[in-house]
Amino acid sequence: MDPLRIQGYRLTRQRRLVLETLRDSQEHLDAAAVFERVKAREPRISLATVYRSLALLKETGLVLEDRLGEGHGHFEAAQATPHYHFTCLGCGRVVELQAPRALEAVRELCAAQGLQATAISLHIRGYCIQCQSAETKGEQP
Amino acid sequence: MDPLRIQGYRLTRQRRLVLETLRDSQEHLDAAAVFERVKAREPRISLATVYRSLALLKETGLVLEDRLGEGHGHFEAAQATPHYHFTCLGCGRVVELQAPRALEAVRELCAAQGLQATAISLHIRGYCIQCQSAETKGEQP
DNA sequence: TTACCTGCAAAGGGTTTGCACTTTG
DNA sequence: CAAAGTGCAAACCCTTTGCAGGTAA
Repeated sequence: MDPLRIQGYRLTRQRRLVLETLRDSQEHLDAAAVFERVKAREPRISLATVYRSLALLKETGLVLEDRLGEGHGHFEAAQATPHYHFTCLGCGRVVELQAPRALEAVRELCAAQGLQATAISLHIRGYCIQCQSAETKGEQP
Repeated sequence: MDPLRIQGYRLTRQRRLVLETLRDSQEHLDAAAVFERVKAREPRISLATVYRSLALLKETGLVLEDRLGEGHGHFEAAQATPHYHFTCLGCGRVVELQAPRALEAVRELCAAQGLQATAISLHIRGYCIQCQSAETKGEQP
């Protein structure tokens, strides 16, 4: 079985489950979360296989890794339009943003310097609306 | 001694050496590299102190941490104008870029969504001029 | 003296790897 | 059969932490 291949690699059940898990999720999952969810459908899978699958899927471009929390990696299925992330330092929420104008500016900048950009990552930290007001209220002495 | 203070913290010899090391270096050093260099001037310093100093200096805003190599952290002394990084996937070189137009676009975007941005990080990966030609040559069959 | 800071060594968390076994072409 | 993929456990790397000893206000 496994007629499907991705760039020469076999699309095994484990790899497919990892990819589907990321596609089905709207969040940015870390490896442990992917493991947990895949394990519900494939109890014998190991965390090592999840990591190996993620690495492979990243290599093929089907999956992207971001370093949101500055700590460990988070993964998401690649989408047609690239998007970027805003992390709220107050509540931890991650907002996805499209930034076509910024992207365009970056592309021009690279072109002007002769740099060939293959991946652009933009990460913004700050406070979302709710946390801005919460912060104001909370920090009054 | 140590009359200088940074935001209530003592500016100890160790902390000063860590900061100076980053200011003197044009590269983006990781903790181990900082440790190595500081150790040349202060052999008794420990890696733990380097990490603690870096955390403290980050907190004061004197030092910035970037996640360039996707793996461990790299540090640099904060400068007046923010800049961003292009990492060449061929040779590993890191090019610093200023991107005022992109920055402006990001700021507008956040403002439009009511997000208060406190830190913006932009990281571009790709190939520098040299590696573009090298790649072309190298990959001819 | 008290509060802050350091060194050391150990622990921690996320990720990778060696190896034997299984699956696939 | 050879090659690719997996599970398990151990190893690994970077980073943080507990604690006892030091340093400074």
